[in-house]
Amino acid sequence: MSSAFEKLARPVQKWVRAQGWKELRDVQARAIHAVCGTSDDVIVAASTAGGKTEAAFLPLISQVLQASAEQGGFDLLYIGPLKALITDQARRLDDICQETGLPVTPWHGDVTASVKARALRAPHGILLITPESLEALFVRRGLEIPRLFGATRAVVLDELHSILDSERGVQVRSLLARLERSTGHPIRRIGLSATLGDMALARAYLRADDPEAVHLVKATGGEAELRLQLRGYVSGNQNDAGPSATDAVAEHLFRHLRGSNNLVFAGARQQVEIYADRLRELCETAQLPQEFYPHHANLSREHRDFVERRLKDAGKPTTAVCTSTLELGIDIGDVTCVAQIGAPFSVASLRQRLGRSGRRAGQPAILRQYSIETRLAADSSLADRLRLGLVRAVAMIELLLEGWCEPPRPDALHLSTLVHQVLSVIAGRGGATAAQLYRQLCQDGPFRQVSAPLFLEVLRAIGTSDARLIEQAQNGLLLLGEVGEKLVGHYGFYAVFPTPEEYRLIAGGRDLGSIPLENVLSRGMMLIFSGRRWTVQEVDTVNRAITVTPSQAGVPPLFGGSPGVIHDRVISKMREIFEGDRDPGYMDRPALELLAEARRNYHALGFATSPVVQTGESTFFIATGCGTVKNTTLALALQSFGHEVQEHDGFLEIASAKADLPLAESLDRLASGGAVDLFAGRPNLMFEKFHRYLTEDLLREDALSSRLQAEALPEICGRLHVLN
DNA sequence: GACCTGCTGCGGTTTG
Repeated sequence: MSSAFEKLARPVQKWVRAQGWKELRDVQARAIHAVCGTSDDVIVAASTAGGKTEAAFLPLISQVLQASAEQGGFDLLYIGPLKALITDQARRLDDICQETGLPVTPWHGDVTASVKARALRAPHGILLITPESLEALFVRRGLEIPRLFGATRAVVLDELHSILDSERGVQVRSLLARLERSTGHPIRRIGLSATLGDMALARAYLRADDPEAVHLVKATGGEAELRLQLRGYVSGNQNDAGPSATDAVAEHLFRHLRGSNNLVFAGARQQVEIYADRLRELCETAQLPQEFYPHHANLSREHRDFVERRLKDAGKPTTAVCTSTLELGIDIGDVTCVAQIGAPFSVASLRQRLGRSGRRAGQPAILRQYSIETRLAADSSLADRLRLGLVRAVAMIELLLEGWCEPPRPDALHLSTLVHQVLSVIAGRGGATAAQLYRQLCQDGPFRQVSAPLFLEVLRAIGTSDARLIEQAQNGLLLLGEVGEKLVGHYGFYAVFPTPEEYRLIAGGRDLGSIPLENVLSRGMMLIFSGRRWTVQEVDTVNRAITVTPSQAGVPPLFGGSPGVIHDRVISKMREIFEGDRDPGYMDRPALELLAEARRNYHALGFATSPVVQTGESTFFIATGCGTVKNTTLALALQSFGHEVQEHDGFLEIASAKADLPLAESLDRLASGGAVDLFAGRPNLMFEKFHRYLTEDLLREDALSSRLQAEALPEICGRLHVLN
């Protein structure tokens, strides 16, 4: 074998031989060279099942075995975003570590207290943990952190792309900074990832102080051949006797997916329920065994485990109709085809989904995109006339083929998570000064966009007699306040993301899953859930439980949700598609007809010659050319001048009858940098878990750093000239 | 016009 193999410790070499591998994979060999003999941070980027775990751990375990560790504590730390992933990875690592004497400890909410107690008594080997459980260790055992992690050589961050820009990712980076501070030494970081949009930004996220030094090991080649089809459907054929678009899509899925393993991403939980119900019915009508099952976060763990097990079982063909639950990490084996109903919200997630198919050598990856558009009428909306769903789906596929995907937004303040970390540090240390908190979280930690004055404003907000999260002792030390004590003492504290309140649904004494509280249900009402139909028997509002029995009809419940964020680049690709004339070969005839119709309407409306089009006495369409963040910013700015605004992907629909200022003048004023109050319409600014403790001013600043982009207004409006 | 993720400590009972 290669020189990389020679660098591994004996017991690890023995394990590699026992696998019967002829060669280490290229990405593994390069990762071994990058990890052994250096203390560099490393990102290993390879497709799902590309051997990333081994690439990182074979050399890391070897290093641990080759060094004489005198200090106690865990040798290696692994942070994973899912409990199921930790359980999977612990099993794989346990196998590698069989002959090394290194214990492997999985640690999350479902791991028994005895396993945790044993690991705490004699910390050693590899610890695999969730961000929340690590947070709990800091809060409950803050003083023991040096003892537990004093000898830790490296931390492996799995699914790095999934935590880069999220509140949870900020939490992880904060925990890593706190870990290095408590142990008094830097701990090398190894990130594992499949999809990364911008490597420079990913490096900065992994190690903000020294991104240039992060070593990148990226798998080359090995990409499966991609087979694509985009099918177009038109709904609302009142005059036709034919099936509805939903039925037509379900029938097509039934015909083409039956007999193999597949994933159907339906976009929303309600859609998952509708398609799963139709497909179950088609199986029953044809007297065939059931093989289509729904999978989303509101279904019971028991049902989801059943679907995941069936997907892994080669003997039973299974198609899961799902949301992004089946997008990440957990091993469900290879699937034949990935279907996507409606356009996805990001190219990154489309790429991640597609990575589930075509993983075996010689097998292509197959993507079936279904786009449903509404039949046009005289009063059809701009979105329908321009076929925005279909054009966005084409734009996403084109960007996927170009290899592009969305980078994270680097300048967000993340004030909600900052509040969480302030409470956590105070709890873990039993008190802290404002200066200590600022240094630890904002200077050395991930909240570098937060200035000292802004940080003090946050501390003041959570220290008021209303908020009572923190209070100051005589000597200046900050302590938990009455509300803070209660918050931190409850086990719900550790996660940084909010969770909605829900009813549990129970049938025959078994848990079916849960639905949001906003569903108003009473005895006798019928619903579709878990792909089947039910009648409500009893609503227990005290225990938040609804009992149901099987029925013949029903409608899916409401699951709520908030609008997705589309990147600027997707909108400019959509414009290229409107203004171009190329017909992609992967589109079927109805889809091409819809595309031709979209282009005809785009030109007929006049967008090819002017981005602002007058459609009535005081009504306008604007092609802003911007993604959701800038589009929403412009919408709020125009609303502040009294215009009524409706948002679409890359477009705004304006009614100016009641405006204080004509549209042209409004745009001119914004183009020249004139003052504007984006919050005049009092938009909802509380969307993160700890936002409720912040002042209106802080909420606005937080929104401006993440959801809006006020400084872009002059540039956006400078491009928009109204033709008179 | 959306999706997903996570959870401690203690008291009581049973078992060796």
